[in-house]
Amino acid sequence: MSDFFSKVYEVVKLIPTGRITSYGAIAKYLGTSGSARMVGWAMNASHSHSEFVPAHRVVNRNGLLTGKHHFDSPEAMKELLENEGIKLKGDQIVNFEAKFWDPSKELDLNSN
DNA sequence: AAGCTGACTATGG
DNA sequence: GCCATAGCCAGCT
Repeated sequence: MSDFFSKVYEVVKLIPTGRITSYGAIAKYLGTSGSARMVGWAMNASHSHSEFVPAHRVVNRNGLLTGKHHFDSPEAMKELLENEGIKLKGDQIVNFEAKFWDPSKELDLNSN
């Protein structure tokens, strides 16, 4: 198991309920900024992870649910987010910046 | 082995 | 503001 994938899963699972983050933020936190694609790829491979990964809390920098298509159904991601208090405008998160959760700010690699 | 693809992002026209 | 291009890197054909 690549450490990168495991770290991505750990970070994603640490995302608080009702908050969301972007692929780029996770990539940056892991020190692979610019490789946001790898974060998305990790989500795609999340099925390989033992535990559930709340990939629905991870959207692109625009707050768009670009990955919804990879869920059980496109509406599943929206419902999951709305269930957590996330308001959606179509496929875009409302007040995205306010609900944005930046791991590089909220978390500390030296702590815990 | 080489080329394509992808749940991204930044930059430029 | 939308379309095109480039960088990114692992997996698939």
